[in-house]
Order: sequence, then C-alpha cells, then structure tokens
Amino acid sequence: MMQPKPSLVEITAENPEKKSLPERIYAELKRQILSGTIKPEQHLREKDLCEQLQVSRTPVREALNRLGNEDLVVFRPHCGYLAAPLSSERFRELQDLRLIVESKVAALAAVRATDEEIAAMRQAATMPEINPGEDDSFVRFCQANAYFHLLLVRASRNSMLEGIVMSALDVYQRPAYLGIGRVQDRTKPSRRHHEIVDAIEARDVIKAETVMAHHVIGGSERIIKSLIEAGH
Amino acid sequence: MMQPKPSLVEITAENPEKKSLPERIYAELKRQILSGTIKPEQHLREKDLCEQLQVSRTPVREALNRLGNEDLVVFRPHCGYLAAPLSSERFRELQDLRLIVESKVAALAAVRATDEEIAAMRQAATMPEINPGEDDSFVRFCQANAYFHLLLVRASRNSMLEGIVMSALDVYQRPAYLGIGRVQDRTKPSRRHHEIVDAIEARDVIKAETVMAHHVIGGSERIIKSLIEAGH
DNA sequence: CCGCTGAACAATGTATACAATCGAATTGAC
DNA sequence: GTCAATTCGATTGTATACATTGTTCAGCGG
Repeated sequence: MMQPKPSLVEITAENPEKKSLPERIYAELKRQILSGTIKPEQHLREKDLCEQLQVSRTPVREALNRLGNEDLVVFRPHCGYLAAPLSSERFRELQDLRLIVESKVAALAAVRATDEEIAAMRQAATMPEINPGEDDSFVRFCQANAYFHLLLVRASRNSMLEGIVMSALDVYQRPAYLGIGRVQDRTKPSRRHHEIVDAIEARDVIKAETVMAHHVIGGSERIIKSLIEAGH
Repeated sequence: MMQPKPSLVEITAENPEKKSLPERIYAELKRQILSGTIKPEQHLREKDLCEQLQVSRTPVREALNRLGNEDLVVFRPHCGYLAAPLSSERFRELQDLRLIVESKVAALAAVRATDEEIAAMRQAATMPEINPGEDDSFVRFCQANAYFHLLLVRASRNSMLEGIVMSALDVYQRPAYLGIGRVQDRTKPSRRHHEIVDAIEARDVIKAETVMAHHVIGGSERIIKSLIEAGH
C-alpha cells in the first residue's frame, strides 16, 4: 500500500515495475504534479485519473490520500481534489524550514559523514550545464541538485530529517519546473556545493552550517520574487 | 477524507461528532496508539477494527494509510499492519529533529510572537501536578506540555513547522504514556517553560533558542536510557 | 526426527455497485 | 430582468464482493 515517501529524484531513478499499484499511481501523480504536467490548482477527478491510468478508484484514492498528507493535493469534501496551489506565502514557510533544517543537517554531516560519503558528495557537487530554452537540461540540473542534497542528508544519519529535507526540496523545485525563478547559471550552485563539501571534509561544523544557510537563502528570494510577479 | 494532521492534544480537545468517518477513525486509532491502548508492535487486522468501530474496511484502510504516512503504523504487503515499534534508535533521531527545529522555533517566536500570544504562553507555561501512580495526572501533564509547545510553534507563524513539531511531540510522549522514562516532578519543566517565555518576552532570540535547546535535551537522555533498559 | 513441499486458509488488494451530498442549471415568481 | 428556489446531474463516500497473495500446517520423504 505505502511505505517510503520517495522524492522526485528517487521516483525517476527507480524502475517502476516491481512496486504495488497504488505505489506506482502515487509516484506517477507526484511526478506529474511536481514537474508541472499537472498544473497548480488543476482540478483532479477520480474517474478521469482511473481512465487515464486504467485502474479502479480504490488505488487512485489511496494515492490521492498520500498526496494529500504531503499537501501536494488539496481536498474538499464532495468537491474533489485540487493540485496544490503555488503560494508565495507557503514558499516563505518552506524557506524557513529549509534554512533551519538543512543548515543543521550540514553541521551533522560534518560530524558523521564517512570518507566514502564525502567522496560521493564531492563527485555529485558539480552541477550539469544549463542551456536556457532547453527544458531537458534544466530538469537534469534539478535532479543533480536533488541528488547532492540527498547524499548530504543521508550522511546526517537521520531518516526523519531525510524525509523532511527531500520533501521540502521537491516542493521547492516545483516553481522552477514551471519556469518560474529558474537559476540561469550552474556555476554558482556548483561552487556552493563544493564549499559545503570542503567544510564537511575539514570537519568544520560551523562553516558547513553557515555555507549551507547561505546556499538555501541564495535561490529563495529570487524564486519568491518571481512567484509574486507571476501572481501567486 | 483528510486534511489537517491533528496532534494528540487537538484530538482530545475537539468534539468528535462533526468530522467525517475516516477522520474520526484516524483520530481514534492515533489516540489509541500514542496513548498505549494499542501497544507497540501490536498486530492490527482490518476486519477486527471494522467490527470494533462498526464501519466497513474502506474508511478503516484510509485511516491506516494516513497513520502509515506518519510512521505510526508499519505496513507489510499482504501481512497486515503493526503499531509502530518503540526503538531507541528512532527516538534518537527524534531528539535530533526536535533539538534542531524547536530551538529555532523558539528563536522565531521571539521575533514574531504578539503580546497576546506571549500572555497565553505565560499562562500555559506552568505544568499541573504529577501524582506518581495516578495515571490521569500524568496524562494531564503531557497534554499541558503539548499545549504549551503548540502555542509556541504557532507563534512562529509557520504551519509546516507546526506540523513537524507537534507530530514529533506526539511520538516523543509515547514512551511516557507507556510508563517509560516519565518525569517525576513538574517544577523543572515549568521552570524551563517560564524561562523560554521570559526570553521571548524580552525578544532575546539567542536566549530563547538556547533555553529551548536545553529543555529538549533535558528529558530525552532519561527516556532513551529507559527505552534501552526496557529492551527497545 | 527434521526438513521440504503443497494445499487450504486467512488476510489484504482491487473492483464495482449503491448511497449521500454538493453544485449547477433551469424555471418560476416578483 | 433578476433573484431565488427546486430539481437534476455529477462526483465523492461507503460498503461489499471477488481476486490475489502470503502464511501456516499437515503430510510425506529423507
């Protein structure tokens, strides 16, 4: 029925054949919502989803339930489901959360990461190219970014933190997938990532925390501004 | 179907009649799991729950789904559900999380709380008596504690943080409800609470954060020790 | 006596039928 | 012409029947 709460980077990575029906539907709908295939505030009808996915309502409802628990769909009794709206207010809350959690996660990682984990982070720190206008390159950029943050939070050895961080990152990247507030240049995130790995490698707890805080704040203001300009 | 994620203190507070069927079942099962009526690792059969609650499997499954998303029940395909086990390892993760989030929540509250909110916190800061051996008095103590932390996180003006903090507090208090690692004396938590309110009232961000960090660490070590002694 | 295999059983997974409720549209009155 | 009320339709809420799968226990063979 359920169990792990895969983030977008994990959904696209794993082969979808083995999991249960509600699992796959959940993953598919999550992918479509976060990537923009299903647009914010788009009305979702159970029957439509059933026909589209060729299953009955039961597993669809189960998937929608799980998405509702993560606030990726909004539910109103007898009125159906809405894909989660984009709101600058909610995004501000998200920025608070990421700033609080991820900076401390970096600090924990500086204490707990093994040499192997640090090496893996180093390898994942460099972001791929972005070709403005080519959507695929941006998707790859977002996936690489999510993967770096995934490695980092796993090095903090705390599955609860992992769930919170990756779920927040999913929602964080949604505006970008919709073309709102995209970064233009891969070099700045790459540089921050390497600085973070430097600090962790040096076991410098304070620096890891500080640099991560700057990294999180970095992109957020631009995205919030773009969200407000776009009328959210 | 779903929507808010009520913590234990909210479940016992609200009158249960108005909500939808799955909502009430969810709340009831959550209450039973957290309060120990349903014991850790107890096997839950859908059919039993249906007969016990006099409803069909559909709303029961929906409730179990939501509980699974919060890791209050564990699910194995075709094998049924288990009430979440007590694990000292998981409790350690919980302590990490609470330490990270709640200390920063206190800092945010010191910036954002209104005078009315501070007054309400002051009133809620004093904990009720504990009579060892009388379970009711301890339940009231836990509820009062949860209520104080609820007021605090609401003053931080961030619904995502509220969800995380209250959910963590629910799980945090579960060992206590089962009689594991209970505090013996109300005065120490009361004193910490008042110190936190003092710091917030003085808008002293650093002190609020520091005192809250000590408050969170305070009880945790004793509980973890007790958990290990009890074989979890 | 221990271990393996297979079949029966029990529990969950899925689909569908029926009930309840909300919303929208149409019709009527003012 | 506009507003309100009632009725009809569509969509979700719940229940139940059927399919699938995992488990367990009995019987057989080593």
